Amino acid sequence: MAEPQTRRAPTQKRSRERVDAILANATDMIAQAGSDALRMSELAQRTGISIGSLYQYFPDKSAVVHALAERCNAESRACIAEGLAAVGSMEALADAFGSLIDTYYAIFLAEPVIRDIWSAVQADGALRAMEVEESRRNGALLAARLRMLRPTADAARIEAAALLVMHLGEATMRLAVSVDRAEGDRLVAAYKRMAIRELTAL
Amino acid sequence: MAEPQTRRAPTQKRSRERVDAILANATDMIAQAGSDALRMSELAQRTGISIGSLYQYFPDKSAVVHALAERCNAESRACIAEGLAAVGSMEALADAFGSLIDTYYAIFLAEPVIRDIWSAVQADGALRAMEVEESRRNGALLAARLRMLRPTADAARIEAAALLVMHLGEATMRLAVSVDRAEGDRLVAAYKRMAIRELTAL
DNA sequence: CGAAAATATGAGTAATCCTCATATTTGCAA
DNA sequence: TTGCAAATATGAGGATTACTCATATTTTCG
Repeated sequence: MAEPQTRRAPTQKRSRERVDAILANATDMIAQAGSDALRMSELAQRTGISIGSLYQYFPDKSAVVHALAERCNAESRACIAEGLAAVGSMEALADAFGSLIDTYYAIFLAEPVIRDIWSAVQADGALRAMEVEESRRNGALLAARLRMLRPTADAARIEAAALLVMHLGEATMRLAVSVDRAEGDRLVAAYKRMAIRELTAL
Repeated sequence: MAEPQTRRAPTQKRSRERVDAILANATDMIAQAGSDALRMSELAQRTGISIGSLYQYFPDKSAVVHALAERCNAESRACIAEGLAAVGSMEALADAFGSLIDTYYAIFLAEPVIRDIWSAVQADGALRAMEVEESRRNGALLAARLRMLRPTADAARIEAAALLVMHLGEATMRLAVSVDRAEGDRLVAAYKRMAIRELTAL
């Protein structure tokens, strides 16, 4: 579990740059032609390295997609942790959560490649569990706050609600950016209402 | 759009039986070894036909997966239409919706292959839009009832809420069956609360 | 400098989807 | 029944693509 995404740690500067270049090119390929268009040989060619070298940095194609997704995850996880850090009341939590959704939606609209990266994750049998894992991590951040604010509420119920809210948040974003903007806005608004009602009702 | 899933309509009895056998074997393969384990050559072999004959009935692998998913969809669509048919009040709608969720969850628990079929759909670039289309169809059924019960409410808002509720229902089911039973139950319960609150608040 | 370790290379292997030229079966008119 | 045309069946092989590995090159360092 230590370093599943790279065959060897990019300890040297050139290695790290190489990995960054590979991931940047992979992102471009997916952004330009969709999540199915990631070809290992083309990725090597674009990066200006041989196919063999590419496989020195990433043990297989799954690892490339995993690394792309993990970058997105790390960003959103930090966003969530930061957004929920200072909430001291249920009202503040509702506000903070609403802002998080708005921010996340704005990011999804600005960088539609994120959705394609997630498609690539779901297309890969070895990575399909990743989404649930990420929902769990984000759910745990939310559940921790909820337990503080509702010390008497059932912990298992809080955990389930937090996991569900985070998981459905992802699903809502992906749906919202795949329809026209006005409808997407309405979908996100409806999700926000649903999620905040559930959280404040706990 | 007429018959995208079969190269020619199974007008003859033997053809229909053949198609049924192919789909039954495809379901078995997916159930036994997951959504990535569907191999066209093995499918032909199991069915006792040549690979060329298989491609006479289904133009490509996507078409097989599409047909599997469409079977599930048709079943659940009928369930939804039937469940919502007689509701004449918002309370009745909430009850009917809750029962639908319970039924759908029970089906998912009893036939976990449904989740794997959906994985296969999402793994296939040509089919990825299918899930949203299905959510739209189901959302339309729900929205029609909502418009009857809330004639003064904003139609676009109703439509968005209905679409979202149906889409997130699918997502919830897939999540719920991928965790242990007790937690799955809590997730489904939380989803039911969220969905029914949103629908009754319209 | 020179050897050993690390890294790079790309032709080749394996797996898999799908095609198509050919063979077989079926339906039907004479 | 027979013979022919249309429908259907066959499976070797083409095409694509992830990935390997023997070899070559570069880097490190005593």
